[in-house]
Amino acid sequence: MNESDFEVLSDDSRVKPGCRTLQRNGSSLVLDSERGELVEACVSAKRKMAPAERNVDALKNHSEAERKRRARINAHLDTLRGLVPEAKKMDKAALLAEVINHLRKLKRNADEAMQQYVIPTYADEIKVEQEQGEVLDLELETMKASICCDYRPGLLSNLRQALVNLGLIVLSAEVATFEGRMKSIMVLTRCHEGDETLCQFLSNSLHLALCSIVNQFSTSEESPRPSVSNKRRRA
Amino acid sequence: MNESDFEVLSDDSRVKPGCRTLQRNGSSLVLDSERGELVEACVSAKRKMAPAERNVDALKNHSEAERKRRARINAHLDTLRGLVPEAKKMDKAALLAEVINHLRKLKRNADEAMQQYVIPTYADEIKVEQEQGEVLDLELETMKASICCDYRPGLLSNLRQALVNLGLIVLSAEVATFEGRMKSIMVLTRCHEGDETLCQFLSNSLHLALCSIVNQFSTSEESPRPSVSNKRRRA
DNA sequence: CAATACACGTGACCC
DNA sequence: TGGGTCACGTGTATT
Repeated sequence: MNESDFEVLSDDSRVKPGCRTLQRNGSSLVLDSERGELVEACVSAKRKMAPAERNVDALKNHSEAERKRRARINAHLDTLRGLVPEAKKMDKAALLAEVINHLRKLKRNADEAMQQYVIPTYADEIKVEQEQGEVLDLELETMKASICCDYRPGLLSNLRQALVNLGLIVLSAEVATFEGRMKSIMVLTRCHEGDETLCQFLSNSLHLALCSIVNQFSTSEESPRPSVSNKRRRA
Repeated sequence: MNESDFEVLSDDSRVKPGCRTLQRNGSSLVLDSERGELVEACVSAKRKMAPAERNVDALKNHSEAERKRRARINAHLDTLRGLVPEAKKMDKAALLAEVINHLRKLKRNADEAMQQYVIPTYADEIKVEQEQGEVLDLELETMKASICCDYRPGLLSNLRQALVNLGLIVLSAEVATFEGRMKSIMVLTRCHEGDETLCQFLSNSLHLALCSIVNQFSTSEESPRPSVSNKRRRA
């Protein structure tokens, strides 16, 4: 719609789009949202009333196209609702926020999964982070813990004892040694469900435990039982 | 806005929300989008003009709140634009479609990565295959052996003994248990270099050994040493 | 001029 | 009833 079309409505006072028009005793009032007051909107005779039906058609097509556009967007939003867990009944903004979170989380996991083979490095490293795990359609709140340090007898038993003390179950563990160095990556879960703060607390506690294991001197012999093998778990 | 407020605009013809109001010679025309034609909207004196300023304030707050809402949604959409590659200059609908595609792709990759994570299945499986391994620039003739079966005490020690008997070194091992099942994937190499036929022979022998381990009854207690941890290897 | 996409204000509806 | 979301039709700009 251009300037001349604009004058079809009013030729002295600009009618802003979406302005609510109030009418009293035949005179027209429009809400000027900038000045925050009602202003008069004098109405003159329309310049060209001949293409009135054309305008009607155009408006009808326009509104219908816009409706189609909204439907497309909302359909995609519904698809996203089905794709992202725990976002079923969120409003649009919260849904998009959840999509962003999920996207970032998946991206992080994908990047980490790209580091496929576990090979010990020469730099000590301890990392503990929470993540969403899916095991056979079971949604589990899991933690991925990785540890890289010099290998010494008793280290794995200490590690195992630390996990037992924290009430953690080892879902899977990978351990590799090379040139006297050791690296292990474990996927852990809690014995019982807990709230977020407990999860965070466990995460921090695990990190501290791993640090103490690496730094303390070895006092015990090798564990009499497989120290990194998983605890059997029956649902 | 209730029924009485509605009549402020017209008391005979219902003005639908968003209907474009055209005005000619002081008389008001509204577009009836259902019937697709312009209908007259007779204007009567407004019932209560007293709360006019309140209505103005309410409308101003309302429109501003709506603007804030749109800003939040668009901010999230922009974030998504930055998060999803090749979606920088797409319109809203296409952007959301790309987000859906990307989300599904990442989810697929995550599922595949989760299959990189060793998770026991309910079907027994023994697989041995030769492959070229690279460990810190060292070209090694390696074998990847995987075993999935019911877990029972002594199984890991039997496994370890079988590897020792075959003169195999465990470069890395991953073991997981779930619901009484066990799965392990090991990357193995030979103690000394040998020719191709020996390699093939070892591969077959290992496969037989794994089969016998799975099928035989447990006769020994758990290994007195960590049975799945790697042998330390110094180059 | 078409078609298209976006922002806007607004009515309806829901706690 | 006030503060929130949503769908609507429309004005405007881009192509």
